[in-house]
Amino acid sequence: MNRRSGIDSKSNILNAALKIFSEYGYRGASMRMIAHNAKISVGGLYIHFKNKEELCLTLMKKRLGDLSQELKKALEGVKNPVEAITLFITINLEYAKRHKELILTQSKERGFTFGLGLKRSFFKKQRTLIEEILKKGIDSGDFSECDVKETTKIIMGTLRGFVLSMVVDAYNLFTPEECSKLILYGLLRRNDKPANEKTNEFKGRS
Amino acid sequence: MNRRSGIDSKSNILNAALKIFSEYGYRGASMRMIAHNAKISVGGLYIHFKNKEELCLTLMKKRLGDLSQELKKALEGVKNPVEAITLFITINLEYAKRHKELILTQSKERGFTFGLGLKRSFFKKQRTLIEEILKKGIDSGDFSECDVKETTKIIMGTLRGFVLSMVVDAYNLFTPEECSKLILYGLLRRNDKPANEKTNEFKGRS
Amino acid sequence: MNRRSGIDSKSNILNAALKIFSEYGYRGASMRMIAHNAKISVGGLYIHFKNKEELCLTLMKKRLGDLSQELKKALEGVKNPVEAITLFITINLEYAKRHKELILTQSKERGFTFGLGLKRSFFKKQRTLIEEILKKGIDSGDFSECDVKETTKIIMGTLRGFVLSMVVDAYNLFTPEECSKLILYGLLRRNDKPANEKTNEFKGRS
Amino acid sequence: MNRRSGIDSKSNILNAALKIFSEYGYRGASMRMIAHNAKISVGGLYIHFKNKEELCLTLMKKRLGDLSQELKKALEGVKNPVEAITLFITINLEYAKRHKELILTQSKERGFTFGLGLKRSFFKKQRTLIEEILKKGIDSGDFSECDVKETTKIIMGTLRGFVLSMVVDAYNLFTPEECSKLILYGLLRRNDKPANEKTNEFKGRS
DNA sequence: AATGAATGAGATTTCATTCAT
DNA sequence: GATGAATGAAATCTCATTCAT
Repeated sequence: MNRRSGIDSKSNILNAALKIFSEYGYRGASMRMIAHNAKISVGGLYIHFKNKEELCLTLMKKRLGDLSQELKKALEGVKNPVEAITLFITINLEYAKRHKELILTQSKERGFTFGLGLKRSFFKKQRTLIEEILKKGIDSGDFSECDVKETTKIIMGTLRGFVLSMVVDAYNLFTPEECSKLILYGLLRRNDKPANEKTNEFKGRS
Repeated sequence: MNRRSGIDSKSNILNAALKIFSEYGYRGASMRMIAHNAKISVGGLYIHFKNKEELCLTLMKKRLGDLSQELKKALEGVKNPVEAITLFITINLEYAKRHKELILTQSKERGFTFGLGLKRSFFKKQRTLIEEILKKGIDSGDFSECDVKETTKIIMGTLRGFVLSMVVDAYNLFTPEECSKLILYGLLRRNDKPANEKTNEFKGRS
Repeated sequence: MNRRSGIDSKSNILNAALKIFSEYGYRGASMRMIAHNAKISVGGLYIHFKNKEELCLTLMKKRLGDLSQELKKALEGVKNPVEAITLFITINLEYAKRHKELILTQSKERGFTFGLGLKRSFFKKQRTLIEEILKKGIDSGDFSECDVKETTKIIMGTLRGFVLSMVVDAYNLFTPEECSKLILYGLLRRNDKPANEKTNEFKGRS
Repeated sequence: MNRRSGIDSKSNILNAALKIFSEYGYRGASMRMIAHNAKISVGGLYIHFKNKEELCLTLMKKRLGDLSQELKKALEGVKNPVEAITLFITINLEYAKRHKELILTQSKERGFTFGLGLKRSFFKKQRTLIEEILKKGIDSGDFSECDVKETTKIIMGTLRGFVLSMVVDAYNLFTPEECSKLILYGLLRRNDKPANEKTNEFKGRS
């Protein structure tokens, strides 16, 4: 009914699409549902997006970009590597909790997993971020010596695991704090600690 | 075609369904594809299963049952709790790797998440299993004192994370061994260790 | 409603498709129209044909095959090359008049003219047929010496022209006889004729 | 963009429409494509033309008018009827080759064949043109006596055939010269000729 | 006059499910 | 039990046309 500007419409559609894709998954979400949610006609969607795939892709790009941005901003002034890792984990988990969304979308339509490249490049960026934090932490003496690449992989995997677990199983097993502790625990130097103070912080581990 | 017995037909269909659901997801898989793969007619499917949902449900039940069975058998004679946890993790990951499948299926058809109850009860069983191992390990002195419930939750979550990470991202970030080490490391008593032997097993931590 | 055998249905659909495509062209014909005409559901069409394009292609193949068959049969016992050419032309025109149809279909969907190969190979067959008749006619002395290839091209082009003219313009400008005369006239030897008898057969060309 | 005068805009649109209609046919061409090609907005098209049909009709009118004009101009000073017929044919074929276009458009939208009347009247004009040339040629003794109406019909049909053949089949079977020869050959008086000179001009005939 | 977002009707296509054979 | 043609609803997508700006 009321004519919107192109940009308004686009972001309006993206919001609706996010809601619907998140709730029903890529195949479960229909263009009709998205259009309805965006209070637009179905045909209208196709003015702004070539097809369902492109709509979904745009959405993913935007989300991953947003998260990247958020991470970058948050980590900007942080010097302490422990704090940095904690922030990194917390922001990732908070973001996932806030949006519970396109994290899965792994449709095999037409034999090709679209959006894969997008994710890959995003994960690569994240890996680099962690590697840098780790290196600084080792240099500063906050973290013990370790194979940076390998450790990064493990941190990423564990974090990814928590995120997925949260989204797929809809269990709230972990608070970001708990998750941070699990990961940080091993990274922290323990040689000089009285071995009871910090350890006790984290039940279930030693 | 050669006539099969009812039971043969059923398991034949289930095998086909597993293959197709695994590859294309619940919505991406069509009854036609499953029938074709099972070398049976489309109508034939409906003789053995009320509908697509029931077929999928039966499949999930069977899969979870199989895994339960496998776990039970493997853990039967095992006394050492460290070995038990390692086995538990390894079998879970190997199973997931072997089947890369119904792990996701979270379709919201007609507004209701089917299969959820199934999963819940399976996870409960698994939780009980771990709890028992933990208790034994604590009693035997292999594991340090800890909140059993909480620790179980963390182990489950981390494992679940690794499984999902493997299935969704199609990365092979972790070998079952690495995963086991990550989880076990914290569970093992460390008070009496010279701090170099066992610790060094696991790079990137300590 | 009443279940038909697969073969019945297929030819039933092809008949309907012929009618609709002929009348409305490839783009003008809708699957709905074809389904309606075939007294079948729209979805039913897709049991027998992968898509609109394949349906149209099958139809063209069948038509060109039919005409080939008819020509072959008709020319089988014919020795006299004049009669052969006359038959060739007459059958082509009669066929076109009878079916007024897929002769045009030159859709440029997705940037590629489908059915082109089909037509090309059909025209090649026709060319060979004419060339053989011409050769025999020259050998027997019925036709004057001429460049067989070139003459074939001209005959084909003129005939094709008449066919198209008939179909596109919906004028009945020519009877097959008139068309035959136009083409034959030049082919016939005239050196020994009194030059007035046969010539007068064909008004406007004395 | 730079504002055009109304007339400029109109002819600009017509040029774009010609290009698009020619390449994709009436149904295959979309208003969006035409607008894009004309570097104008979709709405802009509707300022100058009531709808798609009218745009197409206008285009056809213009084209047929152009051709009429060209023919008229070319034939103006020509006295020799042989030359006149040759010109007539050549211009027609050249024009068709240059534009490969609306010649087919035979859409039956909403059950009514638009543009038919337009074509009919154009063909009528052309017929008159040929008839006049023929009459002059007979009077001057260049052409043999013949039924003018009938001969005109055959010339028109053959020419039309060549044009269609060229457009539809996208074969370049004929040069305008060959086509002219085919048609002219029969029209020329032959009673006084040595019967070898002119005859030999045209291979495959005589 | 000009724009281009929006509409709404209709096109092609897919698919779980049914049912005559 | 078994088949697979048929259905009908719904999905994705297209497009001539309109209209607020």
